[in-house]
Amino acid sequence: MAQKATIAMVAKHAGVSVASVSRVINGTLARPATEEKVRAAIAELGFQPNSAARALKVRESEQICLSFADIGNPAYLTITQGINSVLRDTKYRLILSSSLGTADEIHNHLQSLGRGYADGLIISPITSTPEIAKAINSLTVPTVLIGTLPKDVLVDNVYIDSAKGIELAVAHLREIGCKKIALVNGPLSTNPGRRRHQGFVDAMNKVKLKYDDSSIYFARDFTSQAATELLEKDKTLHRYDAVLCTNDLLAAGVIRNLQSRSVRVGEDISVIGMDNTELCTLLNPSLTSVDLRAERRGQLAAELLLERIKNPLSAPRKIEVKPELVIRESTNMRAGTRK
Amino acid sequence: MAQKATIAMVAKHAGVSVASVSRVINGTLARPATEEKVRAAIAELGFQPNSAARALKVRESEQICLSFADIGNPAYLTITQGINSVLRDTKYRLILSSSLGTADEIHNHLQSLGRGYADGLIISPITSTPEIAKAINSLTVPTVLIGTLPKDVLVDNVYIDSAKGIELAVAHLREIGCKKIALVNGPLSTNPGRRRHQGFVDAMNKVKLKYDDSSIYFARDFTSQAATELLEKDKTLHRYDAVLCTNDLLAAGVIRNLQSRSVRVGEDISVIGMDNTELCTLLNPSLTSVDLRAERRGQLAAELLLERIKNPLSAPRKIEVKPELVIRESTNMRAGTRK
DNA sequence: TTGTACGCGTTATCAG
DNA sequence: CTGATAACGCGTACAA
Repeated sequence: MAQKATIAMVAKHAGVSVASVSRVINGTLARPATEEKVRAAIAELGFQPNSAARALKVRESEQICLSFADIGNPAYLTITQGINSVLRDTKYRLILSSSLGTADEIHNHLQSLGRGYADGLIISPITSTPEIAKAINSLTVPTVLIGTLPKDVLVDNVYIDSAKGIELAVAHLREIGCKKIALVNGPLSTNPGRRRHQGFVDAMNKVKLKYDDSSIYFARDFTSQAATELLEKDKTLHRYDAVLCTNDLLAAGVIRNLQSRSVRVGEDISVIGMDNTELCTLLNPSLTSVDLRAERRGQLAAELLLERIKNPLSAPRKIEVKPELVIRESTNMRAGTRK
Repeated sequence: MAQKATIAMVAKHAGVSVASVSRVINGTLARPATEEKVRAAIAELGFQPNSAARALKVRESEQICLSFADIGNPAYLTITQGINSVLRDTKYRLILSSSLGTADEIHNHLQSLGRGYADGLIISPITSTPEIAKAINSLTVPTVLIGTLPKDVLVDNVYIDSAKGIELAVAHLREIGCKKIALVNGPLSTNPGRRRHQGFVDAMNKVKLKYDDSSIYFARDFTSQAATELLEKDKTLHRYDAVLCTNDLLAAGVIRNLQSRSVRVGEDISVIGMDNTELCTLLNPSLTSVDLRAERRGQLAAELLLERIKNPLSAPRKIEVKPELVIRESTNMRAGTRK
């Protein structure tokens, strides 16, 4: 750990004023001779400008804060990479808020998001309550929200029409001859859970396929373990032609369970996931999945945020991203081919 | 986006001095009556302390910066979660540096890590050159390094004896009857690549198993795609009894390739991965893997950093973490059972 | 072109 | 217990 130096020390060392040092640092005009001296002094002292002081003066922290419920989820990770890809050639650094689950945590976190700490904020609340909506509206920082925008919340928004994605999946299953389709979902208390549940109901009605409450399964969260736990209790899933899972992790758990009971996925039964994560091509059979364009959403969110920072008064914008179905081996089953 | 307020405005609004407001915020003694007034004013104005000003004054940013080459790698993600788990109940926030690959990028990044921007730094350079070592040594921030500590670098360090992990894997393979063992590794230009390569050589010698250059494969990086690309060109892998992969992603690619050629993994050939990521239980067959204790390493690194921040002058510490072998289906093969 | 002096919003010291 | 005021380190009018 080297020494600490201030701009004043550099100035004294170089025999110039602090103003000159500041100018050299910030690239304003200076006579070559002075610049030379200053640079030498900076190098010698190993001087680095104090970013807190700079932030206070310039009223910019050059930081953008990310606040996700579960950074461990591959989908959020991909969003993060999308954000990072556009932020990497800007002056902004990325900050990760500690993961927040409950409404209370989110509320507290948003509350504590003081000025000067971040120039912008990208959030994706997994639930939406009136308190959260209120907290978001009281933010003093440019914000963009990824996901379902709560009623009366006025911030930029990028969202995916996941219902449309479900529709694509159901249509595909219908096409290859599946009639009895189960849904394996996460909890209804979450935004994605609720949206995808509704999407399933609508999609099934649209293609005139029957379903009832017993064909809709709820895992305790969106992880593969949750799917595994769920299916260890309930062993009725193999009676369906197909199971649509509301993310790839759940699908991976489902496939694992089915295979352990010697059900041949892609032959006896079709499985579809959502998110189209890297996992899809690693599984055997590879997983058909609805691509929710996570990286794209991240990029768009970052771009939206940069524009808003530049122009804080413009009206909030809303961008929709279209899902795509990526067909792989887990839905190879042909109508009438079944045993 | 709500309004901005300063401590001075709050003071005026409450009819007290800025000092009193500051005291109320920071929990120092104040008469109930004043506290009451101040709190009311804070609520009314929606005041949030400016963290840049606070950081400047207190000389603490309450931020800890993380600098990894590839945050998309599940192993690093798990390290991050470990770090987060100990930081979550401290005052520190986690910052993610933009991902850095080349030595130059790392160098520049470390260089630009000014004071006041982070109170601590956790890095895990994937390569180590003299320049990087120099850059690390010139840091003005408490730092802990995860991974191989370059020569003459004086910072706290937590590392895993990956060679020992390889040894466990090879010993296990030997035990179940494998004699011809291949290694699928990432590039030798990386620290992990080099360490694991050497570990393999040593382990094979130790159990007196033959190997030569042709039995060691190098993927262009540590991803499943890299393994896939590699094996599309070279179709000799199935001739081995077992293939040891230097991470789970590579192993997933290997398994996929083997299965596409109708080689039965876990029966015809054994496969072992490293990192013991969640992926292991999702694959079919499930993947035997060397657990490199990523989460534990993250926790230890965070704890080390917190101690160093508290006590900046103590001698650098070095903590070794022991790997563990987790046996699953991909090494079910018994000696003599092969076709 | 360069230097002086002030202010950014907080916290801490020191009188009162 | 409270109020005035001096820093913290930097950027930048303004004056020279």
